[in-house]
Amino acid sequence: MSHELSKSYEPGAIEKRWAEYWIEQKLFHVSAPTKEDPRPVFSLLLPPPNVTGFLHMGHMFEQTQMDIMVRWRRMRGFLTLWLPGTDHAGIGTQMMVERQLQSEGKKREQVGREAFVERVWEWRRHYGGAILDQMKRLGASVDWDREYFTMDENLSRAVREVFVRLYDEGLIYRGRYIVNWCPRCGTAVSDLEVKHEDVAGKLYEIRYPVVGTNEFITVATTRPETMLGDTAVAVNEKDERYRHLHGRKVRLPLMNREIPIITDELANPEFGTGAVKVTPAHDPNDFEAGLRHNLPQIDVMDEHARMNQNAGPYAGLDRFEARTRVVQDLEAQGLLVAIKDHTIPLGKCDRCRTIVEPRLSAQWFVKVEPLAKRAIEAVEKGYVRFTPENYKQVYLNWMYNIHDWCISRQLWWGHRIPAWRCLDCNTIIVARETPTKCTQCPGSRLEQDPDVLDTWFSSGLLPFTALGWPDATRDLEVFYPTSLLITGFDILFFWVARMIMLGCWFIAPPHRPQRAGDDAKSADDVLRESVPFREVYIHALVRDADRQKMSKTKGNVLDPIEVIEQYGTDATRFTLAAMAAPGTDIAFNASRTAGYRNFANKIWNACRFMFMNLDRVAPGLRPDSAGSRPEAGVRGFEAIALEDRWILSRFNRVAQEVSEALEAYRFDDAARGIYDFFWGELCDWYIELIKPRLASEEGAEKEAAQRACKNLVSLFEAAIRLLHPVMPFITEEIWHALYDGRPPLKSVALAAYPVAQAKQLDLAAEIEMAVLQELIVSVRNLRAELAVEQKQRVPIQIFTEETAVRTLIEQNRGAVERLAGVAKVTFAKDSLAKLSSVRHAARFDVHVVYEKKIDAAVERVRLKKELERIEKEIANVQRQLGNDQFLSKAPAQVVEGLRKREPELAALREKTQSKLQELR
RNA sequence: GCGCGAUUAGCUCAGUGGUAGAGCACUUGCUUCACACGCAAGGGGUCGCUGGUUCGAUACCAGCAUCGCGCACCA
Repeated sequence: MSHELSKSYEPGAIEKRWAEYWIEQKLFHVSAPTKEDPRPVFSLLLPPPNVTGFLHMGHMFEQTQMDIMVRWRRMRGFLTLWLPGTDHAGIGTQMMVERQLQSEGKKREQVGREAFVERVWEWRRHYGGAILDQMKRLGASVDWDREYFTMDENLSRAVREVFVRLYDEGLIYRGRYIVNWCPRCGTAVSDLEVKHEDVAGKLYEIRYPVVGTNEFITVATTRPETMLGDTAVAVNEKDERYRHLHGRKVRLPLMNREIPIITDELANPEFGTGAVKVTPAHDPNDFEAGLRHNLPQIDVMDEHARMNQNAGPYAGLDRFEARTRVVQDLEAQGLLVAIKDHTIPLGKCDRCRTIVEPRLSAQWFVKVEPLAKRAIEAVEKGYVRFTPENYKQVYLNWMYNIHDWCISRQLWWGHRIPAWRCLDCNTIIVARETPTKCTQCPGSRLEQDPDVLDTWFSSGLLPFTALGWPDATRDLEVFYPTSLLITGFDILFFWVARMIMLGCWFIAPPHRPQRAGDDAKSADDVLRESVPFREVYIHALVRDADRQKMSKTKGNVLDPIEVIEQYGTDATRFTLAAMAAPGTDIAFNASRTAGYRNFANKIWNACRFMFMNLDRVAPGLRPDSAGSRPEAGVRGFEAIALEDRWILSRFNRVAQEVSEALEAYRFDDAARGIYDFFWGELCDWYIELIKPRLASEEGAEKEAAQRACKNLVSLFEAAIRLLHPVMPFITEEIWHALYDGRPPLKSVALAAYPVAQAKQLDLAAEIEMAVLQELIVSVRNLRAELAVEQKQRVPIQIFTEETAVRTLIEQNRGAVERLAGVAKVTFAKDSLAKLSSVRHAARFDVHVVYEKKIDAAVERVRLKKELERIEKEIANVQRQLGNDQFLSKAPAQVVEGLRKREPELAALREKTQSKLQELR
């Protein structure tokens, strides 16, 4: 790039070029360093996007925040690894491919398992690639050479390893239990994948005849169709109403089956009739009760939630049809007592919204309690820290109440469970590699379990498997535990919690003897080093401009690529960063992005201005960069004039603030700080102030112009580095241009991040500059009030009691005249209070000498309003100063402030009143 | 049912125990030789309601209201 810049910033071409450059140059690739490498390490894992489709604004938000952190740390000199990858997303991806098949009029059963899985791989090649292309567009500075996919062979091997170890430790078991079953997906799902919704339902009261009496016992149920599988009726032992029925049986209506009346805690005398039907095969509580009382388990539905042959005459009906028919038939037989309105929490499949059916089936489970114990300890001891902090409690509450985790899925896409059944003796063999013969009998006819593992089982391992586990790799040694995890709260339990459980378990198994040399390590040390990440930053959700959650069904999904195409990646990133106050959801509003596109353009034009001058007065000038890695601060800057001292000080102060903001994940503060500095100080004031110096063409003045140019370049270069993590593209472009295409490093991303240097802070300059700014703004203000024409220069009078202020103004007379449209500055000996068109500042009064040409009526209204405001404040101040309690208890500086303020206000009131008088 | 969060300018959001802030939108004036994606000036808010703590509350506490979100096997 040369110094020839287009008149306005056009992000499209530039961004594409740099995105490709970064990848070609492998700028963000790191390999595990030698033991002598002194650099601190910063590592983090990209939460792998699902390969189910394209990235949405939420992904972009997440990646923007990660990229800011990563680029910042890298520039701060950390050995920085950001590990990218994608997730196979078992159930989701399978669903997409099934849908695709359906459009061809096919079902996966027709295609067959092997061919189906091949189809999914095809899908993955297509969409996985699309996602990675999008990430490149966002400028994510990941290490592309380490990209992983959760179904890669090495990761699959690690999954088998974990499964076998947990099984051997007795922490994985198989059994027939009630699980959440999605009849549409045809698989079990975990508790977390069921979303409960309160819906208006019915409570049916049904009479069951008691055998050998004329009595009935009335039970209540929300799901009458399950009565076909009833194997008992339960009453509470203490419930007097049913004491006489203990030991009796009832005849189950419709099925004509005798079932016992049992006493069990399951029946709550307070609820309904106090008697409850027991259906062990269709309800988790009933299942438990069934075990307590040794009841048969009669499953009346198939995997599609249609009634099966156990449902007698109802066989073949869908569960909801069956409900209607059962109710009709009961009513016909006079056994239906009542139908009452009842709100029921209905469980729906998180993936497809189908109503989940509790189903009895054989599944694999992880016994999580021992894992949870360590995962709790790690967080309670602060080895994993949450930001915002309240998520710590959310995490702990969940962990304290955790249930066993159903990990088997009746899907075809995913990691196949490494368990085989001997067809001869039914022995279950769990092994790392496919066994060839049975371990218990001579047989060799083995059949692998058809199920696959929950996707989160494998993603829960990623912090260590993506670094090469189970092999003892150098990567693991260096990069584990990772430094940080940035993710959304929606997967706090699914993923974050499980990574902590599995990391703490496998990286430092408490049950295994420590290796030699570990003796010095306490259990706490081991735990501290076993966590998958030391910090978790939970980001907010991106919503649309109306605060609606974005969803495909609502059609309000914002495609980040579209926004990027309209405003540029940098502007989009800046928007997300500026809105990323922790804990608050983002209502994404493109008008903000337009504003930040303008910001990019502003920087661009400031840069153009700089080059214009540079090429004229100091061609060949480059930023000072002695070493290969520029110093962290502003380099080669000469504090010649007040504005130089001022801007240098401001830069350092802002650099300090930005670093502090980033430390605290205050992306919003960091972005705002840079924005205000660049636009509000560098462009609005500094550049304006040095224009006269730059303009000089001849002789000694030309040298002054060159020095001013050098300062501007130095400062600009540092400011570009300060901005780079948030706006990587425009900064890369400008940075290369600053060095005329021959920068000392391949990228500004490898340069040093500005660090505030105490010796460059200059409080006196900041204060002096503030006085000048106040003077200039006051005059502009008065000019506007007096309706002075833009081009007309006006004389001003200044009164000040401080000689320092007078000197300051005299020394900067030219700046005042130019920036405030002043013809001549004179100093008054006496107060200007009695004149009109005067501004009072703390350290001076300024009067614009000009005959008003203003609308008296409008001015009167304005002044009256101002007077009201002043009087209100006076009343307030006097009330406080007249209060002894206030005087004795308030801090001295507050009291002092008000005491100073009182005469100021009085003068102001007098001033305003006399102005009003004049206008009469 | 339990818990969490939100409520501040027209909109989207920051913020603080001591005179209310930003971006966008709005009004007015400017083809000022980097930028109209700009420059300059300005209008606009009893900081959800009610109590309490305090010399002083938008901020801290309690209650209420509205909205949103988690967690929860009561048939």
